[in-house]
This record gives sequence, C-alpha cells and structure tokens, in this order.
Amino acid sequence: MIDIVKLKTFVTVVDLGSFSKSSDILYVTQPAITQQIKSLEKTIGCKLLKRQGGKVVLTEEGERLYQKAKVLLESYDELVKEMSQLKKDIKDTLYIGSSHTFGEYKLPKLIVDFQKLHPNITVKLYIDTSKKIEDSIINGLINIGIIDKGSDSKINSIELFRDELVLCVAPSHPLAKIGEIKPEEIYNVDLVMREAYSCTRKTVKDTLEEMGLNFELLNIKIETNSLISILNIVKSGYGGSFFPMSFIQKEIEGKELVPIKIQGFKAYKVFNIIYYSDFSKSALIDKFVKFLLDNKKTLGEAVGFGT
Amino acid sequence: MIDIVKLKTFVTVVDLGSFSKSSDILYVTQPAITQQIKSLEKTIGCKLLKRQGGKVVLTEEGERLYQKAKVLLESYDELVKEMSQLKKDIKDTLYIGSSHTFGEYKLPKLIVDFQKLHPNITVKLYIDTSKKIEDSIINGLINIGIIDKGSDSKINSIELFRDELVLCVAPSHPLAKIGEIKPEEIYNVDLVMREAYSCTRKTVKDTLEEMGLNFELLNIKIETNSLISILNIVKSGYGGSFFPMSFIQKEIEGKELVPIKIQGFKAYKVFNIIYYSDFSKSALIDKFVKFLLDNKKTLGEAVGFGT
DNA sequence: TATTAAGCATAATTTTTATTTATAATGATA
DNA sequence: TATCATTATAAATAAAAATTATGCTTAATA
Repeated sequence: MIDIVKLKTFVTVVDLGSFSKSSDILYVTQPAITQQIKSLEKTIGCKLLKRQGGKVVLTEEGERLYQKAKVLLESYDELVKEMSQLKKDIKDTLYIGSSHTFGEYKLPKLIVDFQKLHPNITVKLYIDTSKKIEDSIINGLINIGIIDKGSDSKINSIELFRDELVLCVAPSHPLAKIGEIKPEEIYNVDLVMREAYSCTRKTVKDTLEEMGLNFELLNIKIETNSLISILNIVKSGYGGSFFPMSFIQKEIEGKELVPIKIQGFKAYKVFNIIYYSDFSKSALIDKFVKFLLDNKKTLGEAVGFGT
Repeated sequence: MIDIVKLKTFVTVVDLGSFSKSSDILYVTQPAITQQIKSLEKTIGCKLLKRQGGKVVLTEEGERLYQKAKVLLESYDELVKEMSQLKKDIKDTLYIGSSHTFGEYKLPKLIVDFQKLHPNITVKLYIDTSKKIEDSIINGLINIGIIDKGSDSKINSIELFRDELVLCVAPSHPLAKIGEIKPEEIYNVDLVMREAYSCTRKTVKDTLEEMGLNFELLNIKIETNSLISILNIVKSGYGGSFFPMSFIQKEIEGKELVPIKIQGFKAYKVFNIIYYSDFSKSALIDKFVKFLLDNKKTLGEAVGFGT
C-alpha cells in the first residue's frame, strides 16, 4: 500500500528540488527522506527521481505519480481541514443525556437558559433510559448525564434534585376523602406500579421495608413501564400509585389527583448528575454542572407534604 | 497524521456495518480493525462509530469524516490505478543508452528493426557519454547500454562490435601518396587527437606501446573532444588522426580521406553491450541482447585493411 | 431466565516498519 | 583536485501495527 506520508515527502522533494531541504520542512532527518523515496520507488517498481547534477529531477514515471499524488494530497488536506473544524465544533458542543421524565419536563428550560448564557455553545440532548445514558457516558458518546439512579464508581456523581414519591388516587377513590392512612393500610389499596426493575418501585420497596412492611403483600394489580399510562389509569379512578411529586403537581392543583399521606413514609426519587471530568472538554462540563447546581432552587425541591 | 489504511478500514466498516466482516475483506484480524478505528477516534478526538446493539452506526462526527474519506479514497484508487498502468508501461519499455557515435549512426536502424519485430514494445534511446550510460545502468535508469569501454565487473558485458582504428590523412597530405608507413615514422606525423581520457586515445596508446613505441613522443598538435571536429580538421589537409573505420567509410570511398597503413598496427575500438539481468524486465532485455548479437553481421566488422 | 453464539474489546507478544545516528560516497565548484 | 554540500548506506533504536489468546456484551433461542 502506498503511504500518504511518503507521497507527501515525494511531492515536497519534487517541489523543493532537494532532499535535505525537504527534511527540514517535514521535520525528519535527511536519511528518512532518502529511504521514503526509495521505498516508494520499490513499491512502484521504477525510479521516480533522477539525482543527477546538483538537482533532483522527476523521471517520466515520477511525473505521472506526481500528478496523481498532488490530487490525493489535496483531498487529504481537505479531510484534515474538515477534521480540525470538527474538533473545534466538538469542543463547543455539550452532549447531555437524561432519563425521560427529567429530560422531558425539567431540562428543556435549563438548556435554553444555559444556551442564552453561552451563545457559542451548542447543546445536544439525548433522552433514553438511565442505563443507556450511563453507558453512553462510559463510552464517551455523551458528556453529562442526569439520571435517576446511583452510578458506577468510576463516574463522577453529584445529587441534583430529589422528587418526593407520593401516593395518589383519583378524587373519586374512597381514600380521597380520608387523605391519610396508617402504614399497614397500604395493604388494602389496589396499586398500579412501574415494572419490577424500575427505580421508583425499588425506592418505594426499600422505604416500606425499612418501616417494617412486607412489599410482597402489596396489592399490585397492574404493572406497566409507562408513567403516563399509570397516571391515566389512576386518574380514571382505579387504585393508587406512587408518583414523583413534580410530575403530578399540576394534577393535584387541578384536583385531578389527591395525595394520600402514609404516616412515617418519606421516599424520594433522586436525580444525579454524572460525568467524566478527565476529558478534553472538562471546562465546558464543569460550566454546565455548576450551572445546574446554581439552578437547583428553580427546580423546586418537589415535595408533597413539606420536608 | 491520518493514515489512509485506517481510513480505508473505517469506510469499509461503515459500508459493511461490521468489524468482523471488514476484517475478512481487508485480510487482517478483527482486533486489528478495532485498533485502527480506535486509533482514528483518538487522533480525531471523538467517537466515530456507535457500537450499540447488533449494528455499527456512524455518529454525527463519523458521518463528516466518512464523506471526506470517500473522496480521499477515490483519489487514492485513481493513483493506484495509474501506478499499475505505469508498471505495465514500464514492463513494455526498453530503455537503451549508448555512446554518441554508435548510438547516433548504428543504433537507429537496429532500433527500428527491433520495434517492427515487437510492435508492443516501446524503445527509448538515450545518447550520452559511456561513463554516464554506465552510471545509468548501475542506478537503474536504463536497461541496456552500448558503450565503447570495458565495464564494472558487477554489470553483464558482451562484446557487440569492433571498429578498427585507422590512421587517415587528407588526399592533399604528403603521406596520402605513400599509403603505408613504418611504425617509427608515426613520430613524424602531425596528429589530431581526442582528449587525454578518451577511449580511442587510450587504445591507440596501448597498441603503440605494445609495439615498442613511446606515445609521449607523438606529435599531438591539436586536441579536442569532438570527433566531427577532428574529421573536419583532417579533411582540411592538416595532419592525421585515428578514426573508427565505420565512421569514415564514406569519406574513404569518396576519396575525401586516405587510410595510411602502419606496419604491424592493429587497434580496435570495442563496443560492449552492458546490462543487469537480475531485473523484472530481464525477458525484454534478453530479447534485445539476442537481437543485437543476431545482427552483428549487419553492423559489418568494420575493418580497414582486412583482418 | 439461563444458555449459547456472534461480535467487539482488551492485553500481551511478536513482527514489521520507520527513524535516527554515524559515516561514506558522490558530485559540483572553485 | 581539494573542499563543500548533498545524498546514500548501515546499524541500532524506536515506534507502530498485527497477531494470538481471551474476555465481555448483546441477541437469539430454548
């Protein structure tokens, strides 16, 4: 295979008419030039340069290679130019990943504000599951993630926001009039829940078990992976479910859902910022992390019944 | 520097959507592919491919590189095509070098005949000094040389033609009527000679000294490097000179010059074919060498006074 | 929900290639 | 024909890339 470095050397030698001058420009020693040219001549199978007299001149064959090499090197220069532009673009682009609810409801405003503060920066937002976001951080596809789970120890992690998990029912539900239950009474409520491995479900389970309750005895009648579905099921009057407070704030205010206090129960869905700092764009990352933490308050410590 | 091999690998992986399939096509192992892509990603500074799920997909940045890489590889393919055509052309081209007189007066007809015998072959003829021709053989610029000197031991050498050196004077010269002299009488002839290091001069010197004469006692009155000049000087009636027989045959026939026999003197200018056989075109070279030897007779053993 | 197969990643070793240093040879020039 | 500048050569070092062997992930399947 003909090497682009050798072609560059060849063209330089022809243009300058000198091996030693080329070696200066290409920042290698003169024997390196000699050997590169020799290697080219060997792979092509003929002399390319005549080293006769004080000058280095192309042979007929060398002339043919020279023409094509010039074209190739032009393409190469353009590629290099594009790549260096790409590098600049990348340096000014922040790739953010987030899990659904937070990314879809909380992040948009934050990103807009951040972009206004730093007009030269481009922000790209990817919404996916927490697991996928975490993977993408690890393999470098995104720079900052905001996810609702604790993370790999290799990744920097800072708590950004906690969303209280609140049991809610529809106004038409019998519990709606009572508004508060004892822990054991939860056994009597028909529940709609996220699938087994969801973070919300795990948090609820852990909290209840800390309170001495047995999660297995709960009446989980419907399971789904969609929070919106759960919301609509509960709003229709069927059973109750644990919701992140900020997600159903509007429904509570609009009297579409009623929060039910469970005595002694206090559970939070915690959102963490995750990122690698040992990276070329750490300045940009740090800027955004700082921005997020500065805006913690605007996120509202979404709590249902007071801290 | 971005390597063309890696770019080729990158483009192949994108086109096939698979590392392992690419490794088959590119005749390397799969880890080599992985490392090449990683190396590219490192030099450019970002991920180029997403290895998510079963498929390998371009990132946005990868897409930008891919576009430019395609263009570059096109140029590269064209260069490779040109070079392989070049190789073919070289294979069918015979580079012949010859010293002046033989190359200018004897070779033209031979080359035409050879070319007619092998219409696909291109012949290129370079006329230069024997020394330069020999150098060009050594450094590979030409394939076959025909020169009037013995050669480097590394080079194959075959005697092709010998040209008798004959002392000539103009018809107006006193010796012209006599036509033959004794060796010692040469001291009395005003001589025109080639320069000190010429082959003709050396041959004359060696032969005379073998006959017991002292070359230093000759009356060399005019020296030049041009055989044509010598010819014209002698034709004008001034002194005598040693000429290759075939060079002055016409002048003798036309009575413009008269050969003077020196008793016991017999000197030849010998032309040798020189070439390297350990070379990719040895078949072509052998063909021409054989052709030359077959046509030895047509060259005429140019002798002045019979063997 | 285990199991397996396929595909990619990683690490260590080996091989290949390229560069440098030191020195020789060459050729131009005065 | 000695000197200076340039290129070539050789040996040693350094760098890069490939391979082998193996591990990890993901996807399909039972």
